[in-house]
Amino acid sequence: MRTSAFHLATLREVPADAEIASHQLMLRCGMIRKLTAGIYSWTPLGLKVLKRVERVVREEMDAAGCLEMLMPSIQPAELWHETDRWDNFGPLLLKMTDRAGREYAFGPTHEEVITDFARAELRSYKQLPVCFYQIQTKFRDEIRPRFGVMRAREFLMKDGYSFHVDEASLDDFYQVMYRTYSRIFERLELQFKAVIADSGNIGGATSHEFHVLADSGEDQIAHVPGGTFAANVELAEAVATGERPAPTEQMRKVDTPDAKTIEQLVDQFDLPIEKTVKTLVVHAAEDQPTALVALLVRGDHELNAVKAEKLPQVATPLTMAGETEIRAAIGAGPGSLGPVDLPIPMVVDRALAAMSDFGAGANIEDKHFFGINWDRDVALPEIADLRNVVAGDPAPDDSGALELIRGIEVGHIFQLGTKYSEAMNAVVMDEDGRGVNPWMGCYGIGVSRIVAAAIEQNHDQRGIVWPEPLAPFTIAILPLNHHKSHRVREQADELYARLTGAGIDVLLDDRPLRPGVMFADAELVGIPHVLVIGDKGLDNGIVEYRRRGGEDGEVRLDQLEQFALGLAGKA
RNA sequence: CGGGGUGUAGCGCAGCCUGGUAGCGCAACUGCUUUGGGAGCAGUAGGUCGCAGGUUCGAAUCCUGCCACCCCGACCA
Repeated sequence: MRTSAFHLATLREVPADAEIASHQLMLRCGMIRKLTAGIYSWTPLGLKVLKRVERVVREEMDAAGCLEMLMPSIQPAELWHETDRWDNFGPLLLKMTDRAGREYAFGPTHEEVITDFARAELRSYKQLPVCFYQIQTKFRDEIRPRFGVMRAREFLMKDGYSFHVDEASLDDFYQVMYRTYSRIFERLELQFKAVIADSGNIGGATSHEFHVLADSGEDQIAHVPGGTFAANVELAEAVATGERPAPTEQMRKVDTPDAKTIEQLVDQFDLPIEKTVKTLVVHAAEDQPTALVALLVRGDHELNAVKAEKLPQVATPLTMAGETEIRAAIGAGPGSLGPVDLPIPMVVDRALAAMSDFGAGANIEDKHFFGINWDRDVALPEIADLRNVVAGDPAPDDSGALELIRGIEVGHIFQLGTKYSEAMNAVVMDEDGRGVNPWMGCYGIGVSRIVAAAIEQNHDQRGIVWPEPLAPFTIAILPLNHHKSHRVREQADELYARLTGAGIDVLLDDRPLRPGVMFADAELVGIPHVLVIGDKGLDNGIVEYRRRGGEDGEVRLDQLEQFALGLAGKA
């Protein structure tokens, strides 16, 4: 491609509403343009990268025996009613109505559609196992879209769905997909980690997420460095630690008028934060005797919403009680709550259950109890794993101390089981002639998000540093003074023709610009290999070579073509 | 959904408080010069100041309503 014939639309200034590196760089080098909140156009440059990701994904899915198809993005409401997700999927589901008043959703995922397809197409165990996939635009009406295509509302996703006669077959295929995903991210040359994950509202039991590691990632991963354990913190179990020490203090009531937060309490009194308690009041599940339930964790710990929602006492989704509700039920406001004389049911975290001589609100305005001890001062209530793990916690498989890192979720695989085939009455005949609901697996990859994640992981001050498999162009030829110097132009044109002829994606910058502009653009766009052809070099029979993010060098003119072919693996 | 903020040329912004019909930088276009790190000079073009009402002789500016976008929060009591 010649730059003069391409739409290279780079920006020198950083657009005001881009926060993170990938978003800024994608806008600056002109890969995407925003249409409206969370919805982007992919420019010719951006699309080239997107296609690169697609190609690797497609090749590996095909190699694993999966069958590509394409399903509609507009889906009838009836299908979603069959699985009750029309009402339960939540506000992310974009709903619409046609002129006849029929309701539809713009597909955020395709379990219903594929299961509908399967119940019509799949009749016999002889057709199984089978996995269908597609690469398609999805829409999720995110509460707060941000970070460009990282958390967009409209995005490109690869979603695959497999069908099996029994659980063993699903299990086997799940492993195949796990390996396929690993291979995809290896081929894309991204640093990634597969972690145990929560299956969220897609449902199912076993589930792994694939994360591209980056400090800007929205997810936290708990893992043992060099070890086997890795899990999303949403799911990582905080194991119980140690025996509870014997009481040494008497419980006493203290006036704490200015201590409404744990921080203030610790500041104003001689109390380590590990001896404080955080009392969170949430809505109880409908079948509970009380409207509210208290969840208690140590003062320096965080409540884990995913774990809390799994408690039978707690309403889903997790809803914090308002101050008015709390005062009505307890008689004291947030900031003065604690386990002693608490009039509503409570569940305490394992770490809190192992505490002695601790301080907590007295459930009386502006009062705390210090020196509280379980059993002696208050009965120890139900214990559960309620908190997020913190760095240094032992791994639940006892393989070492946990470290917390950040990741960007780019892939997620699930064992769905028969949730959808049962709900939608998909049935195949097994070997014994009995009708069974096929076991299903579901496998997603955020294709557009991968582009942003790759940039988060691979950029510097000057721009993107693409892993080669993702680069929009493999080689850039920068002829200096191209429009004036005949020999520069001849060299550049000839090299361009040869490389293009060899099937290499080359960008020849034939704009009549100063060198600085061409260098800056090539670096911003992140082209891995740059060949600079100038009169000065030609005088000495050489061309300059620059590796993006690497060392610069020189190439002799008589070796130029071979060298360039070698760069692209075409020698 | 709650709180905050911003809408003025393609992008980044000033002007608004104190009303008098719009300006700067980048980008774009033309010409000349320049040519190894985002050039210089001269010139050109581009805006119903988010939309709708209102106040006023007069509104980008003041008032009301609406819309859009951005940030923070939505467990950390």
